[in-house]
Amino acid sequence: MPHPTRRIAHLDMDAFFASVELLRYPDLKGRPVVVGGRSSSLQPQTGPDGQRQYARMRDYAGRGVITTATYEARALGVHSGMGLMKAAKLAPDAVLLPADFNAYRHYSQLFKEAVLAIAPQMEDRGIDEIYLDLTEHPEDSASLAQRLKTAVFEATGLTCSICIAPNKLLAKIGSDLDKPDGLTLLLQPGDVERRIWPLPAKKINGIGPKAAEKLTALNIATIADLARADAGLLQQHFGRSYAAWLARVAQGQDERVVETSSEPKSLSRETTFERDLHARHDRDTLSQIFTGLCERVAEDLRRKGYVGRTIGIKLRYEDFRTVTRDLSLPDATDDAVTIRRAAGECLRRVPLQLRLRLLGVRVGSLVRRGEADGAPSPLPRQGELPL
DNA sequence: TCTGGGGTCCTAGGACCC
DNA sequence: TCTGGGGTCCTAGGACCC
Repeated sequence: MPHPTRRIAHLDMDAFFASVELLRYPDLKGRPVVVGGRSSSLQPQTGPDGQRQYARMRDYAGRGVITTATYEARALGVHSGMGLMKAAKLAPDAVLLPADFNAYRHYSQLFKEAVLAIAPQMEDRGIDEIYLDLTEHPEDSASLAQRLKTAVFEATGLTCSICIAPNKLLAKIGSDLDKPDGLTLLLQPGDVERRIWPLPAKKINGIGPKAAEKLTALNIATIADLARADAGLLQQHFGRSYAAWLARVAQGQDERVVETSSEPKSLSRETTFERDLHARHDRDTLSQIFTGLCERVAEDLRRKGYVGRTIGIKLRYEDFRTVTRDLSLPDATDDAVTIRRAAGECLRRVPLQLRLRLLGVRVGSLVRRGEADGAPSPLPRQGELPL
């Protein structure tokens, strides 16, 4: 029986990657900074006078996107996911730093450890955010939230935003309400109507660009509009199950539990080429990249201790259309050569007239190595001796 | 010179089995 | 020969999230 009223927190690090960079380069504090791109030429250089020289957005050439931007950069109209070339037109003088995932993983671990020491019921939602179930915690919500924020800051030097609410849906929306360095409680009667309903529907986790556009076309802009919307109309445009879900979330209802552990379902590696490649003309280059992706995904599997039996590829053509093919093998594997062979089979089933901009390799249907379910060793029958 | 890389979940049709 | 379900697996694509 689930607890009648739970206390669920969502904690989200503020502009996480950019904030980690500011710890390293404090002279950038207060300036527009963008993290993105992969070229190591973006690495800051120290000049003869000992002054650090940073790459500027205007100097960038390539196909990267923004991973994170500081609030000062966001004020110039750039946001994560935006192509760097486009962003450079809006903020040519903003500083551009390459992403350093090892550093972000390190700080991610630090903040999660600090939180775990206070609230052990934690769900990992990626590198910079978590959910917590605080229902059984004795402390009152306001001081607990403050204590979590302080612990995160003391462990990392970084600020976060946190919201405590009756469920994950509301906690997630709420942690964004007072960002950065926010502390939001949505626990009083009337909080949903007062603070959630006025927000645009796309603030709901699960309403993405496509659904938001369809809602707009139906004259549904806010969550309040959604809550008032005719059930039949929603069903007609979104199907039974999604329409029912929309109606529930608009009322602020969500019963999902905080999942404190999970197993990966698939591992993949993909890469966007610096220039589009043609299957025939650039055959050798492509083949080398393809094999490299298989080797990296095999390494990942071994390092993490998984094997998988569904091998898949992903291609993106020059016109940005994406296709996938996959092939299930009789036995799970973590062997690069086996993966390469199966992925090669997949590649033969795909048209290769257009040039390619991306190639990816995926291994799915994962099981822990050693618990591979295929070919269980037969148990000796009664009275029969194992040989 | 638009548009990364790593994931999850859902839907839907066809094969195949009972 | 036609009519019929249910269940599971495989494959492809797409929406969405961080």
